[in-house]
Amino acid sequence: MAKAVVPGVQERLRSIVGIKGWEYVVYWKISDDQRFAEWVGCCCVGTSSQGLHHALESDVFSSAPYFEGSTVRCPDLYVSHAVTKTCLMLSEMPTSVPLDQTGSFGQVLLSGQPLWTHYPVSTDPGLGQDKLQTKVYIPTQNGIIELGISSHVVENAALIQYVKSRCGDTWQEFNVRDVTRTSLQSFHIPLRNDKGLLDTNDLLGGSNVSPLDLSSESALSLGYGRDNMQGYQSSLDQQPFKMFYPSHGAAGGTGELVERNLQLNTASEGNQVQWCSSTDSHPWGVPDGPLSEQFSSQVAHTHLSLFGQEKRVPLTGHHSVQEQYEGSGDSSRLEKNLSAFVQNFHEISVPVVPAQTFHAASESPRGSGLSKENSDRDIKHETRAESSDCSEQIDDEDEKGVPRSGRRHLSKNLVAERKRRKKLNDRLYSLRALVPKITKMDRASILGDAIEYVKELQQQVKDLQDELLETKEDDMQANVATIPEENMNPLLLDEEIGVHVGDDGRGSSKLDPLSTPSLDMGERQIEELRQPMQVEVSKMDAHLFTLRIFCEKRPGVFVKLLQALDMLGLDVLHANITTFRGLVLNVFNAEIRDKELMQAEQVKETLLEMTSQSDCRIANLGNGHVVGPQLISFDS
Amino acid sequence: MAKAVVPGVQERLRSIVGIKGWEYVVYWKISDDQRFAEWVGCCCVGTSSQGLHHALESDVFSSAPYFEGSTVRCPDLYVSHAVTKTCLMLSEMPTSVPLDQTGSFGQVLLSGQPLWTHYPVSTDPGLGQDKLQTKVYIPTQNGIIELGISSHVVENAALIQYVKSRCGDTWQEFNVRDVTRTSLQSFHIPLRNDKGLLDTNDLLGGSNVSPLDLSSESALSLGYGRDNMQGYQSSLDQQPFKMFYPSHGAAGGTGELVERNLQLNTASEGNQVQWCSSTDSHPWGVPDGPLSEQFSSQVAHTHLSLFGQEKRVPLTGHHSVQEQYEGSGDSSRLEKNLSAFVQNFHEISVPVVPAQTFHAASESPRGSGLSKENSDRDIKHETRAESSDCSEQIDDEDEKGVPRSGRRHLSKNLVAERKRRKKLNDRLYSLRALVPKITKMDRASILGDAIEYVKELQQQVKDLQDELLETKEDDMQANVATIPEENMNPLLLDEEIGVHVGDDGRGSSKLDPLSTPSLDMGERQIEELRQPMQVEVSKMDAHLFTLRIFCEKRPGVFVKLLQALDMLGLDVLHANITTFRGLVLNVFNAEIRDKELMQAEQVKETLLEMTSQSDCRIANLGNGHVVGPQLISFDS
DNA sequence: ATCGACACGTGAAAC
DNA sequence: TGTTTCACGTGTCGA
Repeated sequence: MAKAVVPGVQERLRSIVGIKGWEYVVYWKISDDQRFAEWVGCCCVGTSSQGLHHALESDVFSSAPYFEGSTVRCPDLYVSHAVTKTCLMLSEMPTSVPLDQTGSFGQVLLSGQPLWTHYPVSTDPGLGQDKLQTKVYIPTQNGIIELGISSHVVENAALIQYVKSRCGDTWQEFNVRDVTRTSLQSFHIPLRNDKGLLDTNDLLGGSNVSPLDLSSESALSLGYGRDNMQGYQSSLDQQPFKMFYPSHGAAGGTGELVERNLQLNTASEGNQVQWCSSTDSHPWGVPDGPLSEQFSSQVAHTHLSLFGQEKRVPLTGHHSVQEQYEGSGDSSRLEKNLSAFVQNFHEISVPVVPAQTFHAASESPRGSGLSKENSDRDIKHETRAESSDCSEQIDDEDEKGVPRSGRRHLSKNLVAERKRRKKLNDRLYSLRALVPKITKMDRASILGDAIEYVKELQQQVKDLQDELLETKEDDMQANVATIPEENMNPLLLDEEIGVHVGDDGRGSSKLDPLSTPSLDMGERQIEELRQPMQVEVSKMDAHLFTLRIFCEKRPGVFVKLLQALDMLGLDVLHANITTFRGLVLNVFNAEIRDKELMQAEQVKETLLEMTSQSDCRIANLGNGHVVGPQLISFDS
Repeated sequence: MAKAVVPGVQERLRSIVGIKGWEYVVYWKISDDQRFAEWVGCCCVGTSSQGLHHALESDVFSSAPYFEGSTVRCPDLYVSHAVTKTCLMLSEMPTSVPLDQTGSFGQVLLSGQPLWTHYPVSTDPGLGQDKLQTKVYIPTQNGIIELGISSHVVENAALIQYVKSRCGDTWQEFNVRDVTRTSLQSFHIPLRNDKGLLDTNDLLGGSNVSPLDLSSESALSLGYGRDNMQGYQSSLDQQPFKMFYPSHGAAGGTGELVERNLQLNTASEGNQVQWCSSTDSHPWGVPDGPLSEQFSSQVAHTHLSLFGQEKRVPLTGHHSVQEQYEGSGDSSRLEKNLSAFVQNFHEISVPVVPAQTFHAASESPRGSGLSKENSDRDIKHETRAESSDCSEQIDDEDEKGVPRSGRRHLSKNLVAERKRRKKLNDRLYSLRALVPKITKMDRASILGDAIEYVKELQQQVKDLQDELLETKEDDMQANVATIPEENMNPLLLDEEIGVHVGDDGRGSSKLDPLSTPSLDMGERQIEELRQPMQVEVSKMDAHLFTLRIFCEKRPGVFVKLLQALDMLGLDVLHANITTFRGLVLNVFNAEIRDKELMQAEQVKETLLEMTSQSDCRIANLGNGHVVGPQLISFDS
């Protein structure tokens, strides 16, 4: 599971612990099924910083995976050192962490943004509760770098960038490609788009980090993880986002407004690096000085590299920055995958820079061959596509006089096709996420595994049903006639509502839960009386809703209800309507017709709104138990 | 569901019935979900051939879908004629036939070969068991042509070809695309590749068929349905299949061995037309004469059209044949979809004909614009791909001197890419075949549905396991008091439909047909299910009715139903609505609002009348057995 | 060099 | 009419 320690990472990150004061570094990679972060390796500080008074609770750890014998050893085997509390903590770490949306890992991977957390170390009584432990999760290309320290360290963008620049491409044995983000996207976590506010007050790190050390080692490069997510999010939403380049001197003189800009502002007074979708141009002003220059040039360069077709920000010659960026990951794939967005971006944006600028910029010597190759490919793409390069576009329209509508149409097609592809991919990865046994990661295998899994499930269901039937037949033979739960409708996730829709409700007790959720309101009764009808919507899964509507029975109320459901795009799968004394209880199971996501609250509100226009008035619930069981007893 | 009768087909096939002695022709189209053959139209012979001693069992048909009133009318409304037994049989036909592998339709569609069946007419005692009825199913582009006659008629390839030539492109409103074959392939039936031995001993038809009539009306064109299947099968297996062209004079002088040949041999002594994957060249020799010439030229031409890039068989000038072929279907899509195979084919085969032949052939005026458009597109594709046209390839190598390896690599890539796509598609369609509930046919929806289905199955398994556990736990305990039969929902037409109303496809043992997508319901059940609307009204007491309405689920059907009930003056007291696979069962308990006396039959008729005005069509519930009041005693 | 896998843009066609 | 879906060929990357 956990691979052998990768020396490259180990060596690269070794300097973080100890020298920079961090106590440990753990690097996780995304598992093959994209569901776990797997422990790859770690660096331990190797010195006893807090003592080891817990070291001999080794019973717990004697069989831990990283302990070869019964003696407690640090998982970081590369440096032989005394066992510290850190070692113990490292050895306590799971080899695999599920990537759910609630966890830090999932958040980090989804957002593409580092997570800098402080939390009290409650496990160690020696440390006060006010003493915070800092943990940092930094997404990299193939996984996550986790840093930990038992002291409070403020956020440190430079450190993050350093780590990123160091740990991007070290896990080549695992091909993450672009599926990571898409599959993670299936966790349905909203991407954090403009919350990536990095506190750069202490830009060069916490107290333990030497500014010199860091600045010498790493030019600040914007991690493309974030860029990637940003681009991804934008292309996901199909919403343009604005990017603005500070038009100060160092970044070049192209101060014109570019339609979509990445706002990255370096303010010396706050040193805040803000990445957002703001629409106004840099409100903080751009100071001069090495730091900001570094920033802006890096932004320019990063942008040039990431959005190579942007061509509006001239190179400032910081090749080292470029190298740094390039070294920070297997960026080619990402760039390639970003090209959809980039081209989309480029098409809509108005060309304002003559073609020479572009050519000069793109053909200017880069620092590395990789970058050149990438840019070359990008250029080739452009030339072939004939749709994303502004100069080409100008040429086209000027020379050939191609009607713009045609281009428009083509570009629309292009965008739509990207969208379609993305949707397909998302679905594919969602499917993959559902299938537990995954042999390979390629599309055909995903489908094949899904097929096998479905067959397996079907067989399983069949077997279970048979078994159940046998059991019940046995029951039936035992005591004369019982069909205990056969009519229970498993499609309904009843526990939330407590209704067995298929149940005829002979047993009066079974009906109590049916009426409880709408009837046991207590204090809320009064304000709910104001509502024209009681609507309760439960979302069973992505597409299945259960609605319970309790109202007065009026002529046409059913028609109106069903019309409302229909207009809501809800397909009624099952309905149970019961009337009693002028009141009516409707229980619907409905499915979203067009597979659009809709929230329960949304449905409820819309339904209320729609039905409130009619004359269906309030159902009085004054006396709790309105629907007596005898009313719904449907048998004779 | 079944569309209005298409006049084109009607007219085209009219001559088959009567003149050629067939008693009826029914044309079916493949349903949107590729799972049913839907009744499109028919031609009835229009004369009483067997008398109509069954005609007055009209109770069964009084509300049959194709009868507008209570009088029995033939579904073939285009020719007013006396009601015959054929009319009755036609009216008895289901509007939709499931395409499972066991049925004739599925076989025919899968194999692409016509099916000529003889079987005894057991339903009519007037006909002896030895008297055979002949039914022929002929696959066409969009469906199946069914011919029927109550006498024994031997196989007749010419008739089949005639029908095919007549019925290819008449259902343009239904977009078959290419999914037909692929989705059918997912039924996992091995395609009959070389068993298509057609007995052409009586080539020009059965005793009733006039040879002159047939030969004058139709140039014999090989139905591309078969071509399609053949090509598909070949590309499916990734195994080349051989095609040999009889190198007699009429087909042109290109007698050289082409690597893959379609062997179609016309032997005068046996008049056997064999379509097979044989590897030896035509062993029977090729006779001269108009018929065989027609065949061979048609083969050449068909091949030229289908495999337009073959270019080895010169045109023989039978443009009429080409037109016939072109008229026989929406071939463009198929050709396009076949192009993968064609190009693959073309690449491996050795070019033996100079480029001029190709250009002359492909640029020679075709019969119709459609064909021209197709060939143009094909040429364009070739030019763009630069890999499939031999002349282009030669040109490339001669002129530009492009290294062959590069081209080779590209073309290999091309082939591999096609293969990959095909694999993906196959998997996708296999997956689709496993998922019972399919909303749309596009890829994204397939995946989405599969995702939903997997979730559902997982939940189902979970529920079943829980339930099983509970049951067993209950078993452990001495179960004290049980409710004997009330859990059997008395409103269900269990034995008739095999569907539990309260169930949505999970849980109880009755759900097996529900959860298995394999359409393993009996024909009779399906027929009943697919009938447009079944209405059953039971009068419980003076004011209380129970209605059971079983119909297809259509948008707005609930609204319409409730409106109808409302307008009938019926107050719904209880409703239970359950959907299943596009069908819906509504059980209402309704009370007469204004206390008027109304009889059950009256309610039923009015309801049928009202709902028949909408698109929910009427059907009679064959046996009007009424739910006994004991089932639905609704008193409290 | 070769092969498999993938994303991309594109034209066509169905909706 | 525009929108959506699809298959196709191509370039690229990594094994």
